[in-house]
Amino acid sequence: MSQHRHPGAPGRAGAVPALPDLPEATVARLPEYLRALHNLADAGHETVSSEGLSAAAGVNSAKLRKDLSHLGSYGTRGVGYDVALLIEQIEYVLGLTQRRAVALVGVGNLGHALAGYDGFASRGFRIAALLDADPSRVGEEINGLVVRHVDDLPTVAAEESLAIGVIATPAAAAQQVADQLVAVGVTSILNFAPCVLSVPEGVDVRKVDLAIELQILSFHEHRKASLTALPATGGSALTALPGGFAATDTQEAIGT
Amino acid sequence: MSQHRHPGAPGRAGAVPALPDLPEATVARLPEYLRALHNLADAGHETVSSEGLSAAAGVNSAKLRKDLSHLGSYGTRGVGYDVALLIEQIEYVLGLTQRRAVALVGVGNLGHALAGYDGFASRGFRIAALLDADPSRVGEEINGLVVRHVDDLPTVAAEESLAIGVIATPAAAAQQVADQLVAVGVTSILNFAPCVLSVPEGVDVRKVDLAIELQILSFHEHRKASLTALPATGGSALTALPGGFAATDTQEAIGT
DNA sequence: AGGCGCTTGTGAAGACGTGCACAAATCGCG
DNA sequence: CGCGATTTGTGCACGTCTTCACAAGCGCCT
Repeated sequence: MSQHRHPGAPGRAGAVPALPDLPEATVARLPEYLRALHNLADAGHETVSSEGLSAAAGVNSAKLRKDLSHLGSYGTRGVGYDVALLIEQIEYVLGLTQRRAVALVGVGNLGHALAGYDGFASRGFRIAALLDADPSRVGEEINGLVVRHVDDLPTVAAEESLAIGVIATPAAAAQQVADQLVAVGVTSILNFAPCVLSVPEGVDVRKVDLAIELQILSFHEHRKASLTALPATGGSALTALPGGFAATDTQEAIGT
Repeated sequence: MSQHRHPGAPGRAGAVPALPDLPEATVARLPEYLRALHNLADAGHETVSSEGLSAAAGVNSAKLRKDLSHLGSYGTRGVGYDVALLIEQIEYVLGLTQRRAVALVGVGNLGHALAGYDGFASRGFRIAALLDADPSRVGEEINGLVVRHVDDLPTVAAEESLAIGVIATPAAAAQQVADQLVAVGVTSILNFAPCVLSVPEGVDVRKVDLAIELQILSFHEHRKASLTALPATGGSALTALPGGFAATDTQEAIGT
């Protein structure tokens, strides 16, 4: 059976797309695999083993195989995975075959940077609108887009099919903006404001808080310091750090 | 036993700091609790119940209680938690009692925004140096700090006790910068570049990839679309989304 | 054609994280 | 002083995620 069947691949619209309900942890890793695969493709590789890909993505190879097995069987035993095919598959599953329109609300410090970030465009997204509540910012042109007032959201939504809203406003404004996004039909929100958003069921919110990331690192710093600072208390000073140190989300990595 | 003992609180240096080795998932939530607590303190609350705090932080109340119980017993049954005391405790555990110096490498689009982000300063960090490899950027002043060349890192490290390095360079430069940071003794790195870093054991790396967050949201969009688009295939159309939809890291929330 | 080395896909076990439900503890009030 | 209302802290069961280890499958070489 060398006939690779994409279960609902872009071209051939089968009866049921049959998106297998992937474990959330797997979904979170797929983009990482995708990035690594693009690198490999650019480097001219046509196939890659789970060992090779997992190294490039910074994960355990067994984990990678299990993740990919959830998408279906796209590897060849004894050979590895077809890079191009796997890219196509992952992009399909992630819904990246269509370029999704993103509305970015809040054109302050961070919003400016996001508006100019080319990583969005190069990885399947298109910033469709820039919005802000501050009238003095409305009209400003950033990266070829004119900032519109946030109250124009209904108009924007009528022009474009907005898939995702990005909130880069101060915390105080975030909830109101979220409500406005939800009101025009946005069902996925990426929130950079340091606050909790209430949204109706069916709306997904992901949060990115830069300060929180630093605070987590700070904890580990504190811990490392409290360990190495031990002069002679009980256990012997450990030159190598104790096991179980590798964090869930943290690479701890092998040099070489 | 109403005598609250901080197990290694700032002032009283006990024999052993005894940082309880917290579950990583707990550590990741503590900053969120801390933020919620600061809000409560500003609003004049002196105590808060686990129910109230968990709502403000967007988590389950049982989870919150279990998380806090790992720090020790700082609540009072029938009353709740002392807001000020809990803030002090969490800040101690996270190592925020000392203001940590952060070196930011890469003053491009994103780096600029990070340099101007006041969320760092207000939550326990101090940007101690801005660095870039591009000579044309060296000398530029941002937010009162002059950009220095990345090769000056050893000098910077000699002046300041750098705790954390932030990499906001293009992916191609990230590994080299990481090596330089490690070389001057930095043991915690926050990486915004879309690539995997190799670092020696004992160095913690956390990664933030903005495009990945969008891609995860894209998956959920795709999935929601493939569900609602089902015309009449097998099962009946679900008006309410199926269970198991709430993601690990995603709030799905109640809009009252 | 057959065997050998390599790689995938997966069963099973263990570690980890979550959430319920309840006993223990504390406060306030009569 | 005792009782009831309230809230913490936690034992337990369940689900998810990770990791090992290995059988099954594939291609290549002889």
